[in-house]
Amino acid sequence: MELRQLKYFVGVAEELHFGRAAQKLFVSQPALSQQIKLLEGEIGVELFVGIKRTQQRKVELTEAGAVFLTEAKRILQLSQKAIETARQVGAQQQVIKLGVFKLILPERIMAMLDLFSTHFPTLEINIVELPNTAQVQEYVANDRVDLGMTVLPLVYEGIVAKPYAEADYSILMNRNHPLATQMAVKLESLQQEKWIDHGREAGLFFGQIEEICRQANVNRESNIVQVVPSFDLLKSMVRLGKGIAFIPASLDLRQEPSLLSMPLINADGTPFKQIVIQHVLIHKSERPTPLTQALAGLVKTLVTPEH
Amino acid sequence: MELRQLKYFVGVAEELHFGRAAQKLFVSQPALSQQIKLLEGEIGVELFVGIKRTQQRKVELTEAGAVFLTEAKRILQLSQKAIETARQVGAQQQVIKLGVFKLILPERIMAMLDLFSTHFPTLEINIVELPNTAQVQEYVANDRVDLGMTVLPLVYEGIVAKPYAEADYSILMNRNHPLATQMAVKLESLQQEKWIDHGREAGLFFGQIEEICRQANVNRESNIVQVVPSFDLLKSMVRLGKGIAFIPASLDLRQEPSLLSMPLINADGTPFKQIVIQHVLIHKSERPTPLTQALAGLVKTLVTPEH
DNA sequence: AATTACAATAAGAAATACTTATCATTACCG
DNA sequence: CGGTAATGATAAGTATTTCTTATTGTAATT
Repeated sequence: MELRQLKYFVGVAEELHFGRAAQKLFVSQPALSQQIKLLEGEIGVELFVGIKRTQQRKVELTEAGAVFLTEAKRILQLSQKAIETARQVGAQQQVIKLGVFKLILPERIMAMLDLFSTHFPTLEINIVELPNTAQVQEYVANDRVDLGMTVLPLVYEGIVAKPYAEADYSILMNRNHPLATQMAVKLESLQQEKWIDHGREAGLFFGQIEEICRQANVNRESNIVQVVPSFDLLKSMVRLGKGIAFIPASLDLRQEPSLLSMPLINADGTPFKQIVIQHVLIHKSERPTPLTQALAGLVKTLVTPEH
Repeated sequence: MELRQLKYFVGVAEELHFGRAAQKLFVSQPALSQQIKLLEGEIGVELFVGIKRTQQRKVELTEAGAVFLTEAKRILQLSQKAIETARQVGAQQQVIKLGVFKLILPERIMAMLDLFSTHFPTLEINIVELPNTAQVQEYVANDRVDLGMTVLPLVYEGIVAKPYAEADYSILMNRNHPLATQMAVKLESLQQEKWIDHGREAGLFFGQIEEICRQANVNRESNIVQVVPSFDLLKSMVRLGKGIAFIPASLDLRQEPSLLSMPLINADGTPFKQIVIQHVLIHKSERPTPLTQALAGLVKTLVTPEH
C-alpha cells in the first residue's frame, strides 16, 4: 500500500466518479481504475460497490470502503503534518537566497514567497534583484543564490528549470513611436523598424524569435541597430528612440512612463501565441540541498495543468 | 512521499546503520541511500546527521529526523490498522476454499491457516484434502477451490505460484528394504533399484530428477517398473515392495508405519541439495478476487529470504 | 434500437526504483 | 604512520511499476 493509492482512493471516494476524480488528481481514468484495483487486491476487500462497477451506474462505497475512507484521510493528513513539523524543526534558522530578475512582476514574486512561507513558516528568504536574466542564471550557477526566478531559455549548463507560468511576447517601444497610438501591432507591420537586441551569445529568451520573424517576412536580423548586454541598457536605448525590442509581455514597466509594452497580434487580429515565454524557478542540478530541492518541488503546484 | 520511504526511514532510524537496515528491509544498501535522500529532498530537511554522513562514523538522527521518526511510525501503524479494520468489516461473512495436497505436513497447513486468520480474523476457511498434486492444480484451475497448497512444478496454464518453503528430495522405500537400515543413501548406490514413478505427462515435481540421475550415472528411466497416477497408489506400490520412489522429504508419512523416507546424501556424505522441492501457494492468474489476491500476497512473509 | 456515458481492459511508453560495481572517506590495527 | 576494513555515496544499467492512449463492454438514455 502506498500513499499515492490512498490519495487516489480518497479522490474517487469523494467524487464517486472515476472520470472526474481522475481530472482532479491529474491522472488518466485507467490509472485510477488500476490503482484502486491493486489496493482492493492488497486489502482483500472491495472498496467500491459491484463486481463490475458498471452494473450500477453510480460508483458507491462498500461498508468496508466507508470505514477505510476515514482512515485513509487521517493517514494522508498525518503525513502532511509530519512533513510540516519536520520542516519547522529542521528549517529553524535556515536561510535561502533567491535571485530575481528585476522585471518580474512583484505579484509573481509575492506569490512565490507566499508559497515558500506556507510550507516553511520559519524560513528566512533573502531576495537579490538582478538586472538581467543571464545574471540570474550566473548567480545560480556560481552558488551566489540558491534559487532564481527568471525566464527561459537557459544559457548555463547544469541548471534545472521548473516552469510556473507562461507569458506572451510583446514589443517594447517609446511612447512617441508612430505605432504607439495603436492597441496592438502585427508582426508584419514591423518590417521597416529598427531593433534593439541582446547579443546572440547572451541567448536569453530571444533565440526562438528569429524563426518567427523569418516566417512573417520581417528582416529583423539586418535591422538590428544595437546589441546590448543588459535590460537596463535595452530600456535606455528604446527610451532614446533608437529602436524597438521584443520583451515578455509580463515584465513590470510601471516605473517607466516613457516606455510602452505593445501586444502582438496575428494578421487576422487574433492574439499572437506562436511562441511564449516560460517563467521558471531555477536551481543548480548538482548536489542541491534538501531545502533547495523541496522549495523547487513546491512550484509545480503553481502551474495550472490542464487536460 | 510514499509509505515505502517511511518504512525505509524507520528502518535506518532504528538500526542507525544503512547496511544492516538494508538487510532487515530486504533491499540493497544503495536503494536505501537513494530513497532516504529523495525523502530528505521532498521534506527539505536533513533527517540524518552530517552533510556527508561519512564524516562521522555513526549515522545519527537530526532533531528534525527524531521528530519525523515518531510521526512516521505512527503513520505506518495507522496504515496497517486501516487495512485490518477494512478487512474485518469487508470480510465479515467471506468464505475461502483451500485445496491442500494430502501429504503436506499438518504443521505447514496450520502455519498457513494461522497467517490467514491473523490478517482476516473473521474469515471462514474450508479445507479440501486432495490425494495428489495434479489434482490440487486442477481444482484451482477449475475454480473448485480458491487457493491451493502444493509443490512445484505446475502442469496447468494460468496458475500463479507463490513459494513459501523449500524441501529436499528423499527416497521413499519399504521398511523391509535392504537399504532401510541406513541413516541416508547415496544416489549412486541406487543403480540397481526398481523405481515407481508418476508418468511424464503428469509432470508434477519429478521433471528435474532425470537430469540428476543421469549425472549420477543411475539408469533410472529403464528401471521404472510402474507408472502411477496418484500418491496413494505410489505409496501402495512401495508398500508392496515393488520398488522405491523419489518424494519430497517434507511429506507427512506418520500414518505409514511400513514406509520410510530416507534422506539422500552426496558421494562425499554431505546432504543432497542439488535440486529441491518448492512448496507453493497457488491461485488462478486471471480475475482473482481481492480476497484471494490478498491471501496469496501474505505468503511472501513466510518465505525466509537470505542474502 | 441507437446513442451516450462510464468504467474496465490491453498494450506499449515513460517514469521510478532497484541492482551490481565502484569510489571516497574514516576508523582501526599493526 | 601506512595499510586494511568498514561504510555510505555515487554511477550506470536493469527491472519493475505506473502511466498513457486506444478500445471494449455494459448499462442508461433518447
